[in-house]
Amino acid sequence: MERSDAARNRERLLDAARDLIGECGAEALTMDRLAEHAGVGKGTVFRRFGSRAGLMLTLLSESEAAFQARFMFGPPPLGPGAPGLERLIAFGVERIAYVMEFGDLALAAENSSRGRFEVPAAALWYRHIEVLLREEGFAADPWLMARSLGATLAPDRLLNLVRVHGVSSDRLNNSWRELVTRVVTAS
Amino acid sequence: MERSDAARNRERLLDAARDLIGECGAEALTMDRLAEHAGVGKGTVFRRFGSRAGLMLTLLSESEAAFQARFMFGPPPLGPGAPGLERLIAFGVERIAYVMEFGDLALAAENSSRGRFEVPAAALWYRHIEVLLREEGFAADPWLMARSLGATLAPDRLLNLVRVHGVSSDRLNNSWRELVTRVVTAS
DNA sequence: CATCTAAACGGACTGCGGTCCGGTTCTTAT
DNA sequence: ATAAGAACCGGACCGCAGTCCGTTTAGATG
Repeated sequence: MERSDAARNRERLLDAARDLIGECGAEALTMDRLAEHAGVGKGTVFRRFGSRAGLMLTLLSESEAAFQARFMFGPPPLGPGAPGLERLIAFGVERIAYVMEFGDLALAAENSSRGRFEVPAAALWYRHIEVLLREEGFAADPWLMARSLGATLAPDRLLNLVRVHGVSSDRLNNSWRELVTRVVTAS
Repeated sequence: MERSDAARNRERLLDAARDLIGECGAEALTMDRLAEHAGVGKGTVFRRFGSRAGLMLTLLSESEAAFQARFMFGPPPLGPGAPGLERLIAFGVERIAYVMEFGDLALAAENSSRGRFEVPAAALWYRHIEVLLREEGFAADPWLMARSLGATLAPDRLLNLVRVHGVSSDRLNNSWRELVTRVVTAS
């Protein structure tokens, strides 16, 4: 059982984090400032969330869960019921939109000490893409191909394209559709 | 004209950096230790190379230049003379081999403060892929598609696959060939 | 209510990348 | 040779993420 003061402090920290991020953006959030703003010690922050990335992951978890639910159980074409290719296209489009909205947070969450490919949610996307590839009869190492396609949707890459090169979401969507269509279509 | 003491210190620093990396690996190299080992002040290190990433980039530059020369002016199928698709395949294969050899260095060089998509060499690969795509008649936003394909060859991704998931170079090569073949082949 | 213990707490501390500035040294012009 | 000044040097300093450990407190037990 979790001690009540621990629970109270976790809520305080999450509230304070949302506050600070709302004011100055995710990347300006430092653990010292967070601790001070929440009125707790720095050690407490790290015991609760392990690292800065862990905190970001926690903040992201609700929207991540919602996104996952949509492509796993939601209505077609994103959810089950549509052909694999259409779901693949819809997945990319939704993911791009998702990154446009929560990109900074996702970016901050990726700098985990080990990896940034081990983010729990990522495993699910890869698996999802892999399943859809198989459904479309893609037989040449779908596991690895899923990860290659997934790399295309990485937040840092997408944000760089949009913010530095002025690429529009539409253009990203079109390119994604082109990519997966060609990969899935048998030669 | 560069002052002679500055040149001397730069050589000292590069030598010391190669020493330390040879002993403990690239990611164990800290700027403090480097300065101490080279017998110069810390400020000197940063004036010379700007940042840790800049130093790594400098160390990488010879092998990068050699790699670039090979795919731009070297013999086919990597260099000019072969069909676009074959050059594309060869490019990926060579790049994968390159990352296997210099991956740690490339990884350390990517953490530039701004981007990691602005690494000067990267612009060249993207452009190269783009040109080859065009050569094969790929008309749907080759600029963006080149970057998507390039993302597949990012050092951090490749190293993660190999070191964490035990994927072999052959498997990476095959998947790359499959990917670019399908992208280039008209539907 | 008194006691006891595991858990939570906080902030000093470390190591890192990176900046700054007063002092030093090389170069050039006279 | 010498004076001027630009370029360079060193290391103290900053802010950051993350660790450590002595201290406090929740909450269960008698």
